[in-house]
Amino acid sequence: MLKLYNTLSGRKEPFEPLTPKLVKMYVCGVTVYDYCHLGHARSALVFDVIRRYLEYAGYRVEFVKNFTDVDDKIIKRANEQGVSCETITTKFIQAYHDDMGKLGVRPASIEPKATEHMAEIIRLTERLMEKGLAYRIDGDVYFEVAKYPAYGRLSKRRLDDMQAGARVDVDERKRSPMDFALWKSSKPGEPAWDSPWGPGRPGWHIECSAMSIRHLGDTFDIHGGGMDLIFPHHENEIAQSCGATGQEFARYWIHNGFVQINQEKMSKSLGNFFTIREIFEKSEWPAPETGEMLRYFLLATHYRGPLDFSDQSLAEAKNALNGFYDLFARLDEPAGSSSGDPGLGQAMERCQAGFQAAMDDDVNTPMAIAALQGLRGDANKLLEAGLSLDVRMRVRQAFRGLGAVLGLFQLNTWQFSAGLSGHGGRGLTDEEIDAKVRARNDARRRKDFKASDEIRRELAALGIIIEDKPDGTSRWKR
RNA sequence: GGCGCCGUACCCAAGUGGUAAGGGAGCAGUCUGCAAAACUGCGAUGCAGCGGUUCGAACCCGCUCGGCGCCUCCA
Repeated sequence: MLKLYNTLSGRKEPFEPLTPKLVKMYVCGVTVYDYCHLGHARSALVFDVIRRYLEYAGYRVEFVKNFTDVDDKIIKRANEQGVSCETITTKFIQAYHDDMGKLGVRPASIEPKATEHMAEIIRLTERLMEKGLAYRIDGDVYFEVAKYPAYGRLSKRRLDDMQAGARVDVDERKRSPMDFALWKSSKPGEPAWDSPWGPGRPGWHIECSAMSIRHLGDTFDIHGGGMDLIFPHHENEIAQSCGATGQEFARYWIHNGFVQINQEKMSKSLGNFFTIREIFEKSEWPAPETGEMLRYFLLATHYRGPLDFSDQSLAEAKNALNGFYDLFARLDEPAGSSSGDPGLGQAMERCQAGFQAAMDDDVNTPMAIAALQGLRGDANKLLEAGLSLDVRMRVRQAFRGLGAVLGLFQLNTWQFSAGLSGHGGRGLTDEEIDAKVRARNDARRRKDFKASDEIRRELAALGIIIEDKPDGTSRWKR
């Protein structure tokens, strides 16, 4: 039974979707005016894994993740560069897909854009006006927070408390400083859509309400995003949506913790961020491995906790993955004794049970990884005793199957260099290395250890590690 | 001022009432011509500190210390 921590209640709750075997899930995506950083990656990855696990558990998942493609920052960026907003948003939506693709984050079922839902946004705003929950000032429309008594339920804030410390909002026309824009009139030169209140564009929060209701219905199961969205974004979404429909909005609210640098939140304003592509560019490893290292690193901490990023954290992820891929390499080797199944079946069941228990407990990926580490140890032990090809393939398949939920262990052995640096054996083809290794083994057969050690040294200097097998042949890795 | 999060071994990190998972690094050993990998063993009498509740607390309550987040765009 899957349990999820619901921000709304502040505790873990058994997860039961509205419709059996179907989960409707909406996650706030990004505003597309710049490249994504690691914080965006974490959020995307967390919900990617939740989605994968729900599917693993037998649910069909309707997963909606939006792009905010109309926004002040986009307009600013477009003006700076003297191009249209669409030029900016198209570019960064593409970049988003490229970056997330490298991380193995699957595209959502539906990825709606705000600009393509103006009719829904306007209609929703009209409904709020009709119900007296919103008011108009010239060409702007505001949601009146005081008219929605449950305001603050998600973020556990009271209006009074907030007003005390809220920075002064310059717009004195608003009835309350906490009232927020549903529709903003546009200045000349800004993107604008016709509306009953004149040409303008939507406020930030309304788009998510409009798009989630449009694609998932008034009430749906999961709504997610980063912790920083709890207030005001999600609080406002709830007010708007429930206010307009009179129905419950999202039932489970899930929020991921921040990526930090030296204990501080990674953010644009602090300038302490790493973009995803920057990490890939700087990595000494090929993209598929770097992607898996990042995934491992990001999933080795529970999704709600803070996560400190450093060079060392990636190196540790790499080391941990080496252990798995070293095992996979040995599982893939054609030779081997053919003793049957001396307990691996049980080990695999134990791993799967542990994995599921961990994931069921609020998507505890670190614990799930520990279960996989357990199977790695068991498999290594039994491999020493000798396993049949068939059993070895089943073990590899088990890792592939459970790993797929986390997006790990999908690479083939030859795609993952389990060496110590990313540039092992640079300049040498596999065939050239094979030839040298063969020459070394010839020397070993002649007991010419001076010559064989010389070759080992030569290759080691290039970052190539040779491992001798009991049968006199050797495997090597870059 | 309000709301909230984090503080577990050298490093990363689970555990939220029943007596400290897992990984990495390190050390020792087995195996090996030598290595590597693998395996085995070692490693917090204690979970920021101090009180309290309890038969029993890293986990609950209170206070203190240290770090951070949100209340303004933010994953």
